Amino acid sequence: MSANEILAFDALSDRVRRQILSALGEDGELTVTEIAERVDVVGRSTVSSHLRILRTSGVVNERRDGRRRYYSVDTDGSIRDAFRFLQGLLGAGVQLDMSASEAIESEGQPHKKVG
Amino acid sequence: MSANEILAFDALSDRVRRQILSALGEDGELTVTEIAERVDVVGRSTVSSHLRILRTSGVVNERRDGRRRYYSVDTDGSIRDAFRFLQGLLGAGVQLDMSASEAIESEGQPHKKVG
DNA sequence: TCGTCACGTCGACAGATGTCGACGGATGTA
DNA sequence: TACATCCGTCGACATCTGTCGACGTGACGA
Repeated sequence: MSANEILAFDALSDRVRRQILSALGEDGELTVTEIAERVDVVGRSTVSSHLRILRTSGVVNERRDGRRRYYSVDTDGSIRDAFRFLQGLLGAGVQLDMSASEAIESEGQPHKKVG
Repeated sequence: MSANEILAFDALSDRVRRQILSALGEDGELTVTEIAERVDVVGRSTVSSHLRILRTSGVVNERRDGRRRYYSVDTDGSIRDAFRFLQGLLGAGVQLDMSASEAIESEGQPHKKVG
């Protein structure tokens, strides 16, 4: 059921947003201006729009410090849902080893063959 | 590099396509008509369109048998790229344990903190 | 051969989406 | 205070996308 409402995939479907996430994955935390410089194929206001989508999708975190806003990947957000979905599709040979974590099995069972 | 051209995310960004993939993940193989019956919120020609996208994105396989076409999830296709991308974003605590497999490290290094 | 089934594709349409420039609100500095 | 910086939002525009019905094609059965 939850396999049909994964906001992260919508967020991940855009190339610019993936570039933003890649940058955040490398540097950990970046301001909007810094992101706009790195992605640079689009303007700052466009980056801001994308960040809103990433925010409301539960993909990134926002931390405010004065007039700056630092963004970072939310590793506990909807990306995990997307990850589990792919995990289910790929079937065996894939392990999610969460340190904290509630049981993984509770939501996405291994996937059965009906054939 | 490759983090910016992952066709699977485009394919996964649609709810109907995720439903199709879920169905294929459960049943293994399905014809177009069978998929259209299970998804049922859209018509058959629409399902066919989605299958084309899933095909050209390297997400599903097609097997022809007479006048029927059986579709199944391509576990060696671009879904793995998407999986690795998310793996990189989530950072530690995630393991891809491929049985065959070229080296995983060759493309997506663990990701460094610069902060 | 003729009819039917299982599909893919095309044309048309409405709605969603990405992009930009302009504007305004906060926050810091002189 | 006055000004600059950082950033979100709005309006406008062009393009992409999902959807359907109609049509054509290849495969099967009578």
